[in-house]
Amino acid sequence: WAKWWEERGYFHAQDTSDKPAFSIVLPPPNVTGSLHLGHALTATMQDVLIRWKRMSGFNACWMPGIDHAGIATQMVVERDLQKTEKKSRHDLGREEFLKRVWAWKEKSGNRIAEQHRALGASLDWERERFTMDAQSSRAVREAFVRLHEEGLLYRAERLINWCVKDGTALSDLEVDHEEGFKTELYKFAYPLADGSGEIVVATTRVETMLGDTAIAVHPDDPRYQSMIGKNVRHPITGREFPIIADGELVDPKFGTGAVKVTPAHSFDDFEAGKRAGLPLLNILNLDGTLNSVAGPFEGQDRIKVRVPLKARLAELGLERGTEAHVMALGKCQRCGTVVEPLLSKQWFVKTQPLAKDVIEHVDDMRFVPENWRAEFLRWMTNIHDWCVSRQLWWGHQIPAWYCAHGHENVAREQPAKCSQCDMTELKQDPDVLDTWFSSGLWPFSTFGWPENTPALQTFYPNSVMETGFDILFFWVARMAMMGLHFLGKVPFDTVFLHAMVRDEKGEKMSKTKGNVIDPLDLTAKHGADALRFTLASMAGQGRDIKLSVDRVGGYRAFANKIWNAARFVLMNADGYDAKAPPATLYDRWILSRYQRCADETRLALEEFRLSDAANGIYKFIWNELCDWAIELSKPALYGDKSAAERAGAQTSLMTALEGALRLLHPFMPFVTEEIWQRLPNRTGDSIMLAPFPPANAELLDAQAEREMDVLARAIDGARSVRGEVNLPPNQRVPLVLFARDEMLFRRHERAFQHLANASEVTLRGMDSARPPNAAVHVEPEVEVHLPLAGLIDFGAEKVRVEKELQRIADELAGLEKRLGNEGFVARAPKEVVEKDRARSEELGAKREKLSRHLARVTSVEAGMEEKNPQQPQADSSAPAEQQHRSLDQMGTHGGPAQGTPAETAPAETPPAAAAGDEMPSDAGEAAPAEAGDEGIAARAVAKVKSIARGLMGSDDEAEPAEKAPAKPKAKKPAAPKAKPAPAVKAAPAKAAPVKAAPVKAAPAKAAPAKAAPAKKAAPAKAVKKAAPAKKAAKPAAKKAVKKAAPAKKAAKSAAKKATKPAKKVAAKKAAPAKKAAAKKAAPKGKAKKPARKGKK
RNA sequence: GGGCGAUUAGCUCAGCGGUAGAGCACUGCCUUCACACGGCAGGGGUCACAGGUUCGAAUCCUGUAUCGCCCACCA
Repeated sequence: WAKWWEERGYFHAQDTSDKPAFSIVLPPPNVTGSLHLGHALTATMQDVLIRWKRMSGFNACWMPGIDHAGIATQMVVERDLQKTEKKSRHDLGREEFLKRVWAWKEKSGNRIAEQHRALGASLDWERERFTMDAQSSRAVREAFVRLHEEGLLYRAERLINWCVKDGTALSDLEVDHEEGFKTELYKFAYPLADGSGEIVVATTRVETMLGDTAIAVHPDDPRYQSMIGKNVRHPITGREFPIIADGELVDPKFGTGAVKVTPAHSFDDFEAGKRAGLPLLNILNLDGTLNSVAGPFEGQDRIKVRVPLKARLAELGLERGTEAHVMALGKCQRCGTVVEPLLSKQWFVKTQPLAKDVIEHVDDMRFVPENWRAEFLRWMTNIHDWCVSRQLWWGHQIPAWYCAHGHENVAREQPAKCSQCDMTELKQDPDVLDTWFSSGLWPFSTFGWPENTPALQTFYPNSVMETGFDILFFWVARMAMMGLHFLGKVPFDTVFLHAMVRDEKGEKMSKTKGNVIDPLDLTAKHGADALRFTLASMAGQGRDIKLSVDRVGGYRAFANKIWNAARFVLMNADGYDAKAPPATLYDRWILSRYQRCADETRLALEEFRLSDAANGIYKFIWNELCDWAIELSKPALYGDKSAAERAGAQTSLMTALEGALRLLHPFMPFVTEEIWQRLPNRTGDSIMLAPFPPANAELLDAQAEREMDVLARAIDGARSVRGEVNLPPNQRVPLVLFARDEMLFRRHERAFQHLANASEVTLRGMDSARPPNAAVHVEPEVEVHLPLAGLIDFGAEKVRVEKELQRIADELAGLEKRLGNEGFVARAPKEVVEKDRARSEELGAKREKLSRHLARVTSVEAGMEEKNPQQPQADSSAPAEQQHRSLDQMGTHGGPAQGTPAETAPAETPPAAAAGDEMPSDAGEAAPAEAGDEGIAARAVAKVKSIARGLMGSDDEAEPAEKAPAKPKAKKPAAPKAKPAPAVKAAPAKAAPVKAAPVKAAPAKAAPAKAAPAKKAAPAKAVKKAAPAKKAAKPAAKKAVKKAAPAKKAAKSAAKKATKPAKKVAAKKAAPAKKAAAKKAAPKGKAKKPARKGKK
């Protein structure tokens, strides 16, 4: 699809357009680099924004490019040269070496572009640029010359950071300070020149004493008052220099209170030297060895020399001890070499005036997250001049030419003669510019600057600058200064900074640590969509993203889920009529929920909450569309209902699906396109050109959401009861509903049959008598009874109800405490108090009902006790049951039918289809034969279970009869396996049969049994669906209710609480001792408590 | 030395004044004709610690601890 999109020009933005412009420039990756997860994150975030905006009707331009990455690239090529040819760049010479680098660039420059394509990045490739192409070079020279003309760029001899290994100057930002470096503070004495004594200094860098030109003490330090103004004699070189007073440099409490001053090798000392007019004495060669100033130590390495130098001082009797010391050590960001402050002639940008302007315009930019603004300002405020020259070969050579007299000629092109002396022999400055200089111009140089092109007018300022916070200063700050200076406007409306991707341990990924994850490995394994979705959903506002591969797998499952949902909708689209109106509550509900999802997604994207957007879509598709809407629509789709309902279901599902795909497209471009192309209700050629779902109040239906909420709670309740009372999902049971609004539930009987596997649904008014032997779930609007003496595990039901009562009691206790608090009633907002009151009443009523129920259950259970012993006898019925069970399976799920979505899709389904066979190949494996080596315990469990099933399953027999003929042979071999089968499931792979056993053996569970009521034999196709839905759907549905005011999650959580009352809380309070105890005591312990409270 | 973040279920994280959520993992059940990359039901948390503000705090304030990052010339 990526190729198809690109070929059709869908990624291309127009230089001029009626549409509003939206632009992002991709932070140009290094030529040498290959894609890492940081790039993948960047690409994902930006592509989401770009695709969203493009779908929203913007002329969206995403500008690709590559950075020449000066020093980084040069080092890579040099290393390669050394390895393959055993040559240094100097062996080749500048010209030849640069040829090699260009060749390298050609070779590797496309790699990242291809990787971006693989991720689905919709970059406007026609515009792709390189920071050293002709146009960029022109922009660089223009900027350089203009700044120079304005006095904002100058050449001067200053103290700079020097890397002795790389042989180049570095900017402050390129020096990393290694914290906590352990070293020693070495003390030695300088004899006074007049022989009247000595002064002891302390230093961490003895070697610099060779360049000392003064000793400084604090002006108020009584210890040294008499010495100020005297001279000392250098013990090695014999030079004499003064003891000076400097209150700024010297902290009398540190060391000896006397500081040796080396103005040429320390930034502090340099300043002090300036204040006192001290001479600068450079002791270093560029390679870090000592020069002739060092006298006898000339030629030695600056660090290694410490040993002989100290020996010499000791010899002279000047050593005065050492103490341990911890300091921060500056190291070259590239190679880790200790950086030397060195006196050198370099080019500098005078940044204060530029920064000042930016500070004044800082409010023109939105920062996301906002807290980066402060950091940005802090840096801008304390900015130092920027050393921009580098002693490298790879980069923009500085546009300055010198004549033999050393006159500077800064010009856009090489001048014919020196402007000061008319000499024609001019040599260009050999140095190149810091790579960030050209990057700083990127937001406008890419659109044609210095030309005032239409593209520049359209796309400058860029809409969003999205990048990692690690280059806030390196890049964002420089762009801000340059952009504002040259174009009069800050270069972007929004600065959107994302976190750093780390490994699952939170460590930075690095090649040396070997924890680098190649994003393309992940896409190969889980797909680009899954990776993108993971990155987008994890990109919160924190500083780290700890990527867990499992999560990528999870989102791959999501993609699969969507695929299957789409397959289902398409399979049932025969006679689809786009104009068919919604026919049922379910139709109106899912359309309304879809619209809410769309609205929330748009809002989240506007606010750069990409993770919220992603998660919201995820929940909608999985927990609402799939778990509820599709399931609820099945009866209609299968033709069990009216034609209008079938048509309505088709349309609403199709509409919600199609819309959801569009919402999801920016995050998962590939699956969404693949599916969308098959939809009958799409409009246009590609989903990426389809409109992003806009607001549409017509679809919102608060009433439907409210009704669904009631319904869903009842169904959930029924299922929950079933589960806790140990009814297998495939066991159909009758249901009796005592409803406040009988009509509402009567309309949805099928939903209960289908989703709660009810055999029949009986409706009664709230006032009717309750059946005697039932399991019950209580809601304010409805009571759900499962009247199943003989089928239900009443022991479990009792435990369940007690647990529920306990929960209610706990919550009620909290509420009562609050409501009994005068302060609360008086001072809390009225709504809160009211809500609590209502909740309290509701819970009270519920408790009432459940208590009564509990009493009934308890009596039933007492009457049933003697039935337990009978189960083992039923042994013989197990095999039989298993047998027709497996026959049944075959009929219904014959082979790997899931295999071919393409086949099953409706005829109109467009071409492309090839992808269809991907999914099945995956799914086909299904359950590997788990072999028969499970433990005795597990087998025993299996037995007990099949006995239980056999006892319950009498009515099941009717069905298989009808289905058996389906595909008898295929699975025949499975029959003999029948017995072990269930056990296998129970204790698979886990290798923990031992554990499984005791749990299983628990007598209570095996207790049920007994033939079921005979009625249901219903030959027809019988709804035996266990039912879908996840708990998560609850909040969703519930949210709807409160949603009247599209307020916030508060509603959601509140709603949730409503059904899922604070569990543990009370248990905790009741028995502050240890919950472990409570846990172990399990049923017993808990069973008692509620009883007590209930009485109270 | 300054500053900024983080600390919530086994793991990765969301929640940021009304008394805990998700995904994964885990347990049980279910091969039900979209999906076992699935369904249903469950278990699991003194929200790092200590104070404070408040009727009420995971949520605000102040400290402490641990981890991480940024800036900085303490010789």
